[in-house]
Amino acid sequence: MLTLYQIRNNTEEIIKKLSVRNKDFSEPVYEAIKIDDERREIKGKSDLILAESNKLAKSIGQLFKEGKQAEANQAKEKAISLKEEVKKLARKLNETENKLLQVLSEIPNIPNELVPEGKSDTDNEEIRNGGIIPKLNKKVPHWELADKYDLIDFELGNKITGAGFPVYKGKGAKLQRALINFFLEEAEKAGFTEIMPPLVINEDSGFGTGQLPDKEGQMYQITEDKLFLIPTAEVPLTNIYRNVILKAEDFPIKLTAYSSCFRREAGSYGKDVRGLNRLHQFDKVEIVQIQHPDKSYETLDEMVAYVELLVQKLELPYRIVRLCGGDLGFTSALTYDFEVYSAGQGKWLEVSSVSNFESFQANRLKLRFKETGEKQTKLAHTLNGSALALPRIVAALLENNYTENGIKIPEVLQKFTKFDFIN
RNA sequence: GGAGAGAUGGCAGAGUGGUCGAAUGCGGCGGUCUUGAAAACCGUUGUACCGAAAGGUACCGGGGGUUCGAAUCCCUCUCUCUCCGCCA
Repeated sequence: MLTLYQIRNNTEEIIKKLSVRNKDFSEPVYEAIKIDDERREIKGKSDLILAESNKLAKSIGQLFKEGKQAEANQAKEKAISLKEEVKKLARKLNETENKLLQVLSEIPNIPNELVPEGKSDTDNEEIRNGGIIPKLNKKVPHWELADKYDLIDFELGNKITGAGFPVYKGKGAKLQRALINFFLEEAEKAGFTEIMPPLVINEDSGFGTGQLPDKEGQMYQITEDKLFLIPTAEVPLTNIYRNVILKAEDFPIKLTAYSSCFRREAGSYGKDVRGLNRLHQFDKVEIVQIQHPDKSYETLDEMVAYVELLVQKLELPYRIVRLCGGDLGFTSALTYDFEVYSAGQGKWLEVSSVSNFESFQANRLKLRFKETGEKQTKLAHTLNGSALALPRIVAALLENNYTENGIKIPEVLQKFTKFDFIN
């Protein structure tokens, strides 16, 4: 959520910058300012009456003590009429505030200057690539390899739960565990503190990171307890700092967590859902940083470099793209996506998304900090990235490393898998 | 799941209807003293909103109610503790 301060002080500039998202946001922006004007006026009036009513209440106490019953009763009547007015205003204030919140939550984050114009993912800007696309004798998609070597049983998942809940078996399961351990160990080496968060979150947390109120259809819900299965560890991780006031010297805060992620993926049926390409439950190691506003873009670059190192270590051909305005997520100011080439399918698969949210999430989270020696609080910047999501990495590893003799495990993983070949 | 107790500022802890945004202690910050430090002493120390400012308003776990007036009374939810039951 943008702050009213941002919107009121840079109105024209914000509208211009938002237009990079391929949509005109001048209407909600002006609407927000209009509603805020109303809100201020009502608040002013209401405070004035409350002040009078408070004064009156105190005087009534005094009058009773002095035994001036008649005067006290007169004052009481006046107080009652004031109270009615306040009640009306309070209701109006509440309505106005809700309306404001609604309009504000329709306005996405302001794209950074680096965000290229564009409508869809085809307009994303490739900034770097690396690795070598393997020349395979035979292109085999991972779902066939998974079946051939009995690594993943999709049918069994259907039986136990439903589509999109695969069952990993034998070396397939071990490969999962190896990747998780590899990613966590790398994150630890890079200075991230490992967290093991709850996989279930409440409404406040969902609101804090922006899943609620509008994206609730993407989460699995436990309606009886008003809880949700996490779509990513970003949610519990970032919400650790909900309603927290940090000191400037606390920065940067670097957290990592492995978690299962649960996504309903409503509305994405039939598109790229084969095998591991799109699942309802998958595993991911997430990295989160909370940083001083002056340093968040430095940190974003650092996180991109970190994820790049991971895919390099896994010897996967990759490219990094800067998302264009049309493809940029609602809450993000700048996002880099990582894609790896999965040679069996002949496709680029998105395996990581690294974003700077600036103060957009922090505003909702009420995640603030104080500059040393200053009393005033400011919003912190939050960033996160996948480092990495497992299924598509597994898909690419299986497909790219497939030879007639079996599937070769990258060297960095062998320490964790305790085997170097799947055959 | 059942019975009971509780939730107050960074922490500890007082306050059971009127000048309480809240005593006191500890901690933090500033100062005096000191070559420096400690001790002692003095001062200061929550968040948000409205306002150009003066100042005002709201907040004592969340939400609602009673009252002229609520940290204090009532309802409800959440959480914590003790006991019982169940249990990895």
